[in-house]
Parts: sequence; structure tokens; C-alpha cells
Amino acid sequence: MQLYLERGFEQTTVAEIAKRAGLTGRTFFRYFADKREVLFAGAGSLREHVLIALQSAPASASPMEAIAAALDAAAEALGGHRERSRQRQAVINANPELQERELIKLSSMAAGLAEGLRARGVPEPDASLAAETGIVVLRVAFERWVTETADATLPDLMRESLARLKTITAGR
Amino acid sequence: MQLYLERGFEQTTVAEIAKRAGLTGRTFFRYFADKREVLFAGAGSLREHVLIALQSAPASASPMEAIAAALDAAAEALGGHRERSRQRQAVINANPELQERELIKLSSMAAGLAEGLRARGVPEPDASLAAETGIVVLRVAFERWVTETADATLPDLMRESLARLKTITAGR
DNA sequence: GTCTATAGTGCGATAGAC
DNA sequence: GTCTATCGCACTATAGAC
Repeated sequence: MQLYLERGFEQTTVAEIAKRAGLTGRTFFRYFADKREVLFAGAGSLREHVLIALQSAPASASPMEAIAAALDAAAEALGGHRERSRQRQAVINANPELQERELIKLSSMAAGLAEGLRARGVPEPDASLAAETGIVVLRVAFERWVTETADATLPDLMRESLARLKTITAGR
Repeated sequence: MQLYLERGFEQTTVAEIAKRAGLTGRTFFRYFADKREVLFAGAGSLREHVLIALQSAPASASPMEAIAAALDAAAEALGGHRERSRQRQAVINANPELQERELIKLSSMAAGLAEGLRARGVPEPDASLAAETGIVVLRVAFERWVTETADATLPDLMRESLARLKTITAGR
């Protein structure tokens, strides 16, 4: 993160990262599949967290209610370090390659959520639609959270965004 | 496409592609920013097509109605070559790098749709939510279209998926 | 079209932990 | 004695500078 902020992602070589960490380039690739992956190391635990929350939702919950529970868990997990999130997002927004990686991580979370919903008996295409829609809400709320100056809390923005979505999709 | 189908995306070198096209590797990179981009050459025109449809929607249309019009245009543009779409998707599904590229193309379309909605006077976060949700519907419907054996038409699947989404997000 | 930096891989050597 | 972490080296292919 230091180097990526200092001189930008592309301008930073793996050798430089490794050197600052007191390692060699070869060892870097033992831990990270590629240069981008360093910024997404925490994605796995977030994914688990969210999927557990989905499973823990009461069986009586509707698909979107279950997704809402998962989103609450995500907001709680992400809502902490706002400044760090801002920095990280600045690096990512400055580089298309990193945006690609971020998108596929979120897509993987969506796939996990869809699977979780199917396990709850939700048929397709409803499971995928609900899961992907949940990720949309997550992303939009997160972007507002790191962008806006007002300090609404992430869980609040998440709930508010979900409410807006319901209004928008409601018929007419 | 031939080479990617024959031996897989990773196993195909740019030199091989260039040779079969009667060019040198360097010339390949004059036309395509990277090895993946060949598969997404048509994305730009689809994007335009869809954005024009959004602009052409009547001013009285609600955000989701405008998005629905854009989706119709997308379905019409994509709905033709089903077998080719299947092949293309098979190549993409077999390779994470390609999935990343596909996601960012769709994300760019979502950004365009959101901008189009804002131009229509739709405020944030509604514009982004509606736009991203539209892309979700597009993706889910498209996946059903290339996956399922039954030959429902893409426009039909698109409309049906949108209808399901409305049901799912409806309160309770 | 040529030249080159750098990402990323395969294989093997070494050293320390338990 | 096995397991794991780091490193060294050779090599390919992408992608960018010129």
C-alpha cells in the first residue's frame, strides 16, 4: 500500500515490494498469485463472514431478507477503518487492472450468496438475481461511504440503499 | 476464437494469433490493447446501442422503465448469434482473466447507464442502483440464454428476469 | 519492426522448526 | 526425518518504448 500510494500501482515493481518487505521477488509469488492480489488479501475472510451470516438467517426469512442479513454482516466487517478504505479505493480507482480484480472478487461473493440461497431452497433465477442485487447494494453503499464527506455509518448507508432499491424496482 | 477454442486461451500465444492472421505480434498490439481484448472487440458498439435506447425512452418513463427499454435494445443486439455466443462464453468461463475483462466491460456499461439516467434527472444513488440492477438482469438473462436447452428468446428471458426481480425485491 | 523491462513459472538448493 | 519457508536461476511471454 505504501509503494502503491507513493508511485502508483503500475510504477511499482514486485522487486521493490519484496525488498521493502525484506524478501525476494520469488517469495512474493509464494504468497500472492500476482501483483494485484496483495490488495485483496482480506477478501476471503469477508466472504466467509458474509456467507455465515446468510446461513444464520432464520429459515422464515424471504430471499431479500436473508440477503439483507448478509449485507449487515458485510457492513459490520468493512465499516471499521474508513481512512484505510479510502486509500485502498483511491489506489484501485486509479487503475483498471485493479478494478477488474475487485469486480471478480465481488462476483465470487455473489456466486457464493446465490449458492447459499439455493441451499435455502430458493430456485433459480431468483437466487442469482437476489444475490447479485445484494452485491449491487453493497457496492453502491460502499462507494457512498468512502466518497461522501458526511459521516453516515456504513450499515446505515447499506440499509438506506437497499430501501431505495426497493422503491425504484416497485412496479409502475 | 479458433485458437482459443482449439488449445485454450492461456495456451495460445499472441505470436500464434498474429501468424494465423498473417501479421506480426507487434501489429496485434496496434489493434488490441492486450491479449484478452480480441474477445471484447464488439463491446463498444453494444454500449452505444444501449445508451441510445436509454436516451430514446420517453421522458415520462420511470428509471426502471427507461432501463427496461435499454435492456430490450441489448437483447435485440445480442439475441442473434446464439451458437457463437455459446462458444465465446465457453472460452470466457474457462478463464478467470477473461471473466475479469468481461466484468469490467459490463461495469462500464453500468456506469454509462447511470450517467444516462442522471442526464434524465434521476438523482443518486437511484441512478446507480437502477443502472447496476439493469446489468444484473442482463447478465442473468444472458446466462440462462446460453445455458438452457429450451429455446426461449433472449428478449423474453430479459423481460422475465426483470419481472422476477421486481417480485423478489417487493417488500415483506 | 526491434529492443527490452518485468511479470510470472518451474525446478532445485538450503536452512531452520518441530 | 519430515515439513515448510526462503531463495537462486533459468526461462517464456506480455507489453511498452523507441
